[in-house]
Amino acid sequence: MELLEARQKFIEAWGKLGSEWGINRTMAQVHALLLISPDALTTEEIMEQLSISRGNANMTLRDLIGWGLIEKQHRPGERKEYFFADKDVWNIARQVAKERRKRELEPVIKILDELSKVKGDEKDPSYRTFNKSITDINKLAKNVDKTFETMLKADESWFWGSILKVFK
Amino acid sequence: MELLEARQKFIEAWGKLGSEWGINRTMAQVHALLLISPDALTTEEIMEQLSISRGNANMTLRDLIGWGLIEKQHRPGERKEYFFADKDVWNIARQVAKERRKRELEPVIKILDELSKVKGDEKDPSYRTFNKSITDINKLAKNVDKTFETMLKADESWFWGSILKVFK
DNA sequence: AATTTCTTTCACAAAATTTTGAAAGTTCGA
DNA sequence: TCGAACTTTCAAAATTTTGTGAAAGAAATT
Repeated sequence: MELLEARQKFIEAWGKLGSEWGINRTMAQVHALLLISPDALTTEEIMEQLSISRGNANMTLRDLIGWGLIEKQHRPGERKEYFFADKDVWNIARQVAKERRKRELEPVIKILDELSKVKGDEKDPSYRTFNKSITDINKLAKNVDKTFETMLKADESWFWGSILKVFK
Repeated sequence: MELLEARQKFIEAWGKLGSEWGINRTMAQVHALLLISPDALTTEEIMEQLSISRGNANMTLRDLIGWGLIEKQHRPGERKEYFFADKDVWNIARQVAKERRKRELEPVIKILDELSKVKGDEKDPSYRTFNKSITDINKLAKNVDKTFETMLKADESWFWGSILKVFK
């Protein structure tokens, strides 16, 4: 396989994976492109390589910055903005975990906490089932949350070292 | 908060969470409804409680069976089918992990393995960056895959016991 | 202050996904 | 074999999500 074909395949695969996990396909593709680009790229270059519009490129780049996955770079004597992706996959994983935790897991935990407090008739099967499911899900969610938190604090070698020891 | 309101809130929250993680909103809602229902429900009852069409209910229920999250039940003397959800959240988590691993993670790992094999000029920064990113992502993906695998084999208390020991 | 260069915005268009509902299919009992 | 009860299918409609492009905005240069 040629490098150019391989790059294209990676961009497609990354985009597909992203969309399956609730991340906009284009955003994942722009991220993929920057991941395999040695140098920072301009909006123009990204638009051209992925055949997307200026508006789309701009918004997507801004979102990626919001996710902490890429950064703007400036070059002395140039007005254009360049975009560059952190290439450390451990950082990427942590950053995604951090954002999704904040945006999606935490709001759900907040609701589950509220729902856990709902009182009802212990003799009512409807209440008992509701309460048991909510309580159990809440516990699991909090364990996941805790795991994320630890992952965010941990450094890579420590994290995988510990995990792999458990799973040996 | 009243039980009925709380049930409604849970169904909405579960649906929203699902859609944020790439799972059809209605599917998550049907699952939520069955999770808090003490008894198995008919298609009719599900249609009514969630205000969805027969076609939608039927397809969604079939999908949920495909995910291994609910099962059909039959009652002696009745033609109707009843649907019942496993209430064990650990089983649910494992089942979802199992399916997503098979459907999404494995295909990506297959592609990454191929892409890892692509040869190129070690002096070409474009090749070097591509190769490093692919290799690193592949390693992470395989670690995640391994973690899933262990999770699928493990029983709950062992799993969390081990994790929490690591994270103490 | 006018021009050039680049970035951002946003109403609208296009595409992708989800839902509907009616017809076709199936199963079983009379 | 007929028909009632129930399930499945799928083309079309509705909805949601994503993308476009032209215009407006901003910043540096002349």
